[in-house]
Amino acid sequence: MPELPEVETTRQGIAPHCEGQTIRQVVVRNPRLRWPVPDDLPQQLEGQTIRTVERRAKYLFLHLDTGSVIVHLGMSGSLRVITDDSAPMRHDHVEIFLDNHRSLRFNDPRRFGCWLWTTDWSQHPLISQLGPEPLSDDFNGAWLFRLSRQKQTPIKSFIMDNHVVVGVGNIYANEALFKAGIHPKRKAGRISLDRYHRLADAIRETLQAAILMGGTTLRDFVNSEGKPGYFAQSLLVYGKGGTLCPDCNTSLKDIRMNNRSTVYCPRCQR
DNA sequence: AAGGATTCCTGTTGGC
DNA sequence: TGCCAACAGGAATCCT
Repeated sequence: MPELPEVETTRQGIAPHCEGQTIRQVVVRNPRLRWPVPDDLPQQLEGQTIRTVERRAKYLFLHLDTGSVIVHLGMSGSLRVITDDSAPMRHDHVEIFLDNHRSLRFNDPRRFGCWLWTTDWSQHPLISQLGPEPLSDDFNGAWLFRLSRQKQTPIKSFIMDNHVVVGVGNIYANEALFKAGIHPKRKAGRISLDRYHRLADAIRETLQAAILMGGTTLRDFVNSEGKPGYFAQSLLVYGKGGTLCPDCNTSLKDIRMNNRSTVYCPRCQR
């Protein structure tokens, strides 16, 4: 599933093929995504030139002169540049045909993704409330500490909240909390500034590692060469409930929080 | 109002 | 071995 590193990888992959290209045609094969693809999306886009492709959190933007397309890959979405005349496959819901005889094809089996149109992307309700990028200077322990005062919510829910920081999915939350030695159920408001510094570092390191490994975090991901994803091999606790803690050999606990798989070491994480 | 629960969806997995 | 329920997860939205 696309985590923030995969979305950035996607942006880098498609941008050179899209930027500066004029849109010839937009085909919506199935508009029933997370929200319905707007009926007028094709006519908003056709004839316009894609100026830039940008990423914010896990959202991608195709910036045109009159507005922007907001794309989210959801759980199972992918964007590919098509260079031949290969026929669309199952779940290829949206396709943008460009002047360079290439196209941008969106595939999303679970349809948690979205394609929306906005004339003012930064003020869009999905975007305007987002927290800082985890790899930016705006994100640090002091920010987490300040935002978390009086908060009763568990720390794991807190760091997975997009208003706090973007891009921390369930896998990263588990890994970062283990690295920082913080129990996932600890109340966010009851963590010291020092420990928040450690946590912010852990979040940054975990995301950075995933990016360096090629942005492959899906545990069963197999690339085109049939090799498993590299980041999966460096997971410390996620998916390892019942096995022994790499630091203290205590059996890792596997519980459910907010209906999400949560793994931690009951001895190392307090 | 904050925080927990539910919801969307389909491919994969695990238990019997 | 085969079938089917459970599971997976981003994040808005609903509910308490």
